Amino acid sequence: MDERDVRLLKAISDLGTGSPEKLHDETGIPVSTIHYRLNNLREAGVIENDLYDFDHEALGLGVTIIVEVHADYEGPYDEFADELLAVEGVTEAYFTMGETDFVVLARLSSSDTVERLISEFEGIEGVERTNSTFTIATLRDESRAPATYDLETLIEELTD
Amino acid sequence: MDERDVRLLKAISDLGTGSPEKLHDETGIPVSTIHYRLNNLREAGVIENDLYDFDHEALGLGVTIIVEVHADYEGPYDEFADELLAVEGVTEAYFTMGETDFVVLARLSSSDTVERLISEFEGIEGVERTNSTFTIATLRDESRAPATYDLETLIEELTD
DNA sequence: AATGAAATAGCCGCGGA
DNA sequence: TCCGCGGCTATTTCATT
Repeated sequence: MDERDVRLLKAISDLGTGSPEKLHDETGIPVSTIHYRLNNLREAGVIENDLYDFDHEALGLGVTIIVEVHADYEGPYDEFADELLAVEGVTEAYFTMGETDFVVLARLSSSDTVERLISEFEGIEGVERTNSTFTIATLRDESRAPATYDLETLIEELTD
Repeated sequence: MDERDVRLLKAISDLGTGSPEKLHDETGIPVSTIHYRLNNLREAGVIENDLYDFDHEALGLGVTIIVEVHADYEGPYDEFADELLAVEGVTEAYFTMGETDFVVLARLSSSDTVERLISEFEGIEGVERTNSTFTIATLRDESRAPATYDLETLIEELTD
């Protein structure tokens, strides 16, 4: 994995497209080279399917950490939340009911970067306390919920 | 959203492709009808981009619940985990360090189905206790981690 | 391994039903 | 709303560097 691969994967993530032509516009890499690189990334298991779902483990961001954030802030919650979202690696964030105020999931490259993450959170104005859970293994990471349902259940639940 | 839309979205999720031809093979729906339907789903905001990322809120699975599972089981953890993964709606599952044993995220259609989910978990042999957190709002749900990093950081972290 | 250019395959939208 | 057909563009292959 070199810089060019990373630029490519970043472009895919940002643009939300796998079109070689659009990726060429963004990165300047020739169309057929993009094709060639993407094939290699597919073989390496970084890209999983036609929809460019990533295997974060193979990509090098296989460390998942779950952080509960307890906060005391002024103003609307989503304004405060922007500060949490600004931290690099934060892939999911939820505003929650109950004891905790926010639950944040982040994808990191190594245990070393975990420290950086926590201290960034702790440094945010209004954050009172954080509680981190390290994950040992990712058992499932499915970005399209329908895959986890039976067709019948899905029809039942989603049709009017 | 009717049954045909749901079949289509399920096929996309299962096959991991957005190719009208492949979706035709799976569903039997004519290629140009698939195209027509997908356009409508795009307009409705259910499909977000070229990569067919879903907006679970618009899809009707906008209720996210986070469940901590404390368990006492025999045998390897991933064998036990299969039981957790069998529950409909479970999109993410992690084996964790520390007090809790597993953290599970699920996408549901309504608060009503939350009860079903919890009782399914509680019914699994070996599950001692569960602790559920309801989410009020999803602030971010990004399935491709590189989108959350600066390009420079990413190059630093991922290149050899 | 990387690229340019040709060939092919699949996508898209029109228009009728 | 659905779907068959045609045009057309993007993808993919291949030969060359």
